Amino acid sequence: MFASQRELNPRQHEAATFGNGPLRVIAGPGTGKTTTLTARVEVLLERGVTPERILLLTFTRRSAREIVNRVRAIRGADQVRRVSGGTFHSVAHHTLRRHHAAVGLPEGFGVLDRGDAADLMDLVRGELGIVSRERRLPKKATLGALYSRTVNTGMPLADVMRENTPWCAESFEEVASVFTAFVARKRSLGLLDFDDLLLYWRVAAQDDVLGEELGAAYDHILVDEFQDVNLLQLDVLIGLRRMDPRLTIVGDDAQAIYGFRGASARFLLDAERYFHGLTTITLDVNYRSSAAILAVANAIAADAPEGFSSVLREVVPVAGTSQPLLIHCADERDQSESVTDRVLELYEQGVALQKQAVLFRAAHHSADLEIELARRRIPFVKYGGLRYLEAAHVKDLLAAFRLADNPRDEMAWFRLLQLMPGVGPAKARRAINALRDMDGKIPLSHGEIRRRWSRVVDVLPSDTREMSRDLAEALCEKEFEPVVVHAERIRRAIAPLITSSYDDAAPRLEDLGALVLACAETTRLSDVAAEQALEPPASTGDLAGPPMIDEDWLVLSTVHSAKGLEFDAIHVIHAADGNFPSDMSLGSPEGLEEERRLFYVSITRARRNLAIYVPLRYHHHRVRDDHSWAQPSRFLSESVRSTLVEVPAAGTSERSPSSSSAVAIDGSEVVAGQLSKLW
DNA sequence: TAATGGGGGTTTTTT
DNA sequence: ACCCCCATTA
Repeated sequence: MFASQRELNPRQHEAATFGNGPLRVIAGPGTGKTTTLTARVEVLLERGVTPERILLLTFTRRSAREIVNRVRAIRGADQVRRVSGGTFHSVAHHTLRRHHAAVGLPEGFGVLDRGDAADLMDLVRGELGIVSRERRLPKKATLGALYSRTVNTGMPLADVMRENTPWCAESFEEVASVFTAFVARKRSLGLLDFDDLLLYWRVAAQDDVLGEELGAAYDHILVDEFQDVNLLQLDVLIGLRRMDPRLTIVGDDAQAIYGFRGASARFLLDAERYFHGLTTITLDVNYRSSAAILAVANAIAADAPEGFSSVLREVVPVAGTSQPLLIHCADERDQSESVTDRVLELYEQGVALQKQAVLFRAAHHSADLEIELARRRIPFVKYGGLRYLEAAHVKDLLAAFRLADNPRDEMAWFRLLQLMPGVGPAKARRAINALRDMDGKIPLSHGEIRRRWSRVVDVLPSDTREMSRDLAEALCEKEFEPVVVHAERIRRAIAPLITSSYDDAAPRLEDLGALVLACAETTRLSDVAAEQALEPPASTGDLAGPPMIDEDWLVLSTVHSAKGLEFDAIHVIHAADGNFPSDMSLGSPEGLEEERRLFYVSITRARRNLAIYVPLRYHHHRVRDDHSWAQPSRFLSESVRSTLVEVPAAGTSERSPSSSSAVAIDGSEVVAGQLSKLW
């Protein structure tokens, strides 16, 4: 009996020690899902399974890491270092790197992130001469989203468009032709987007020979958050397991929140159709939340027309709890102040900032709160929304890394060349054309690129001669020097381009230094680029100023990014109809139900304290001084409200943003903060 | 051909 | 408030 198993309840223990499988564990929020998965990995290792031969598929790499770390703490580092794990996308990436030839991919294939894919979509749309003459065509990001949704759901494009972008459903033909060109272009440039990673992995897994071989590499496969798996991912699993029963899937239909990515809880609920002889174990004892918070969660669940399969029971009373609150606010400003006040109040009661989180439906919902937090110098970190990876200069360096392995990547050339002063789309295009040979292709050999480089230089403005030579030299470097050295060489060649392209070059250059260090562990520069795309570091709240002396910060997060996490105190903001549920999702009953589950997920992150904020009034930014009244979220039904203590809006807040009496106090705070940097 | 400014349309969640 | 497109200017 192992350390972690001693703490398991009977159901958890049964799941952890179950035989080969296939096994399905239905686990509501806070029921010890991670503990059980950890214990099961431990049991498998104890039974003599080699760590490398366990595949742990999780929704984020963070959760894979958490499980591996927990097992390591119990069994020591050596045993678990090599447990294979990660997201479907990152495992797909590794698999395809290893077996690229078998599925017809070039060795140094590049990986496009969402933004790159949208840019390429825009490029081919331009080439096809499809202009938005009647304002009918969706913009590039929407095109990308449509494409992804179509691929991931496996639904006909016409249906996807009718459901999601009805305003441009007439442009079906044009959109389809853009998609066709997009697919062809990715192929000729040696590029994969996120969806391609799954598509190619599926091809490999479904092949009778290769799929058998890939599956045989794993003695056991465990999949977390199975309710958010889509058809592509399910097909991959079926291909990898075939007749092999050694599979564990864990999930909760009540927490299915990725329908927009083609996921469906049906795959969890109907799993016995795909995995023969499936056994199910259900965990419903909640160890996370207070009884009062569970009452809120269960009331929300009871409102779901089809019900959730989990009704949560509290067994271990949680200490230090307070009544869940429903706080009415005059407007968004008032909400920001109210949240900040309550965060500080809890902080003074001993709840560290890191144990509190503010959750919201859409990334931009926290904008006003971020200003308030910065003003009162409360440090915070925001999850979701803009990422480090999406910063322009990071993408610049990653584009160069991709080129170092795959000179055919026109997207990367196009981006890099435009960093030079006096070079825009037109000159960049001519420079790229100068690299092509007869059949219009860019050669794959770096030697050939170097030979043709003088033609490129002729096209560029004369004052970029030196930087372009440096760039070519760095990119076409011999491949056998250590990768980090190569990376640093490229960084130095890029540095003058960054300096000339951005006003605030200094901090950007520092970022790039950090990225170069990330290359120490890999053998290929395109791997670094791909891994950065697949697992971007969470962005930090730079608004809050210099790193605080005390290392404590408040967490701001979209509900999606908060999945799987728990906090002592949860603040759910913008619980107004149109924001939460989002009015974008109200077109279909399924959309509304997904919003309900999202609300359920946010509530069930809380251990001890919960507050839901409803602004009564929204100012319109379009028209000065105009406003409208908001309806509280439809999820705050009578029965849900009966589990909450209502707090009316304080003093109807006639304080305007700029004339707040708090300004005098905060001025000194700001000064103190600035001075604190001096010594 | 690059940079800039005005005007109009859109607006979610993520690997 | 933001992004995209287009026209104008350097």
